[in-house]
Amino acid sequence: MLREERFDHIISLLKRDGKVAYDLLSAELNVSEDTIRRDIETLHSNGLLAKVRGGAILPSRNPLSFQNRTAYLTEGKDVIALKAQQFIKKGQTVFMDGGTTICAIAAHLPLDSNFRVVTNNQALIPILSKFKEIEIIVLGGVYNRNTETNTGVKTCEEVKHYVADVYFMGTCAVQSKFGITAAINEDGEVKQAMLNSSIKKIALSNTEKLDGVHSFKVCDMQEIDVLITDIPSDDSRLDAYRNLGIKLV
Amino acid sequence: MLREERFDHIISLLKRDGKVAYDLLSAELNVSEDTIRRDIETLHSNGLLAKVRGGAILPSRNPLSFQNRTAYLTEGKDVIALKAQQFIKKGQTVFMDGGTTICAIAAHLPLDSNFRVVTNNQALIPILSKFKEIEIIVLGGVYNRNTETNTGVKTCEEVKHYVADVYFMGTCAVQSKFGITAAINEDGEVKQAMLNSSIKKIALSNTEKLDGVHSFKVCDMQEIDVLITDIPSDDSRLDAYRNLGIKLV
DNA sequence: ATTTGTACTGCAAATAAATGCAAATTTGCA
DNA sequence: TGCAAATTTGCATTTATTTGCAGTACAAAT
Repeated sequence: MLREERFDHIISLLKRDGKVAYDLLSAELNVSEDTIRRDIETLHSNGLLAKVRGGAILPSRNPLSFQNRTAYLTEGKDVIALKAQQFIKKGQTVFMDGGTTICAIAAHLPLDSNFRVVTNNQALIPILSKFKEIEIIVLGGVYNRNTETNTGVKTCEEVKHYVADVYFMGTCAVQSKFGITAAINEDGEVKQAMLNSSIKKIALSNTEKLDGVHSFKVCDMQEIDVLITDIPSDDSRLDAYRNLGIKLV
Repeated sequence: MLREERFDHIISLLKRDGKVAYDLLSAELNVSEDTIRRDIETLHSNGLLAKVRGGAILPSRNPLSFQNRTAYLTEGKDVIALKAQQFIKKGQTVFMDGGTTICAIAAHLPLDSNFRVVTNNQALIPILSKFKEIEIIVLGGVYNRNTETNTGVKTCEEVKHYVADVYFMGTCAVQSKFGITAAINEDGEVKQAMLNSSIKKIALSNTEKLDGVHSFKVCDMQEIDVLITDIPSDDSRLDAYRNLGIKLV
């Protein structure tokens, strides 16, 4: 039985009865009480239940607000988010910039993700807060209401204080010849700073953005190590990028 | 059996049961577990499933709830918030640090407020966002889930880049003899940095915090220009502060 | 105060994942 | 078809994680 199955079982029992107990769960699932204890600890540290002596109960107020989720959990972004996970290893430092695709990655992370995020994306903070093992470092700067990011000279300066193992770059437009381009130059400048301070550079693009162009050039395609899209990696639409030696996922 | 056939098999099994396990698949398809592992790795990197220890599950099974942030509008804080407004003039630069009292100030501002806020308070951003004329500058740093503030050396460094006309300091404990003290020293350090870079220093305290003491000393009372509380300014409980020459509101 | 059930710690065994390598298989091309 | 190159597969080894257990500390109930 997978650990996740036990999670499901615990949660659904909790929803049915309002409470669960270590001893009963242990007998029911044929694992030791310690294991149940650790499961409940994990679920608790992700805010899915409230731990009490002898078991767990439903959290006092559980506002499973789905309105919030829907904004960035659309088809293609789901796929990109799942594909992205494999590039994050425990203990690493990860740059994440702005955009809803980046938020989708965060929303789909495994419950026990353990790494450090350095970001200028304000919308990411409440999402990441749920993952208790993730260290969140915020890059300050001038806040932009539309993009929900902090940008400007200060932000770019801040970026230089870090070296990231991985950089997940949300993109506005990706094109094999003109490279990656942005609509807002403040955002583009942060992207350039992050490129300069990261080891593995991963660009994220859904099909609509693919082969698009904006006016502010961020970088050439060759600077990118991996391109994650919402279509199968062997799709012919990606041939131009494959020929540039970019790993496609 | 072709690799694609195995893929099909895995996916349909996943759709039927919501999960698949390496060992079962291996036995069922007569290939080694390593092969199944690699198949699932491939499917994962195409975003078709979510990998977990021992197998894989459907991507949708990641239940995440989102926190609400509306616990900052209580009694005394309303009063303090309204009293605070008079100190902000159009075009000024204002430091605002952490705490729910600060959030209350923001929530009560007139809609046409026009000034610049420099803050390390993440909870403040969504509140301030609705005031279109307010420029928001975020101070980055290490994000603290409990206080919803960014703190640390980087934050303090950032503060030095600004000079504020007014600093609204949220307090944990205020006492005429021991001055202002904080429970968390990271927060205290940011407060000290802000004190050093601001012209008018305004401390905010509700009656519960008044005359309290914590272990990290932020500053003496004499450093404060104005003390805003939720009780009338001529209340005898404030005599000790009045005698120190602090303006009471 | 004593008893009973619960929680935490460290540890060792079991289990799973990642890695490297060689054999087997498929593919591309003349 | 024949052959080399590339890919896939299974296996052995190493590394990491999970699990159950024993001991102990702790808290509540009698």
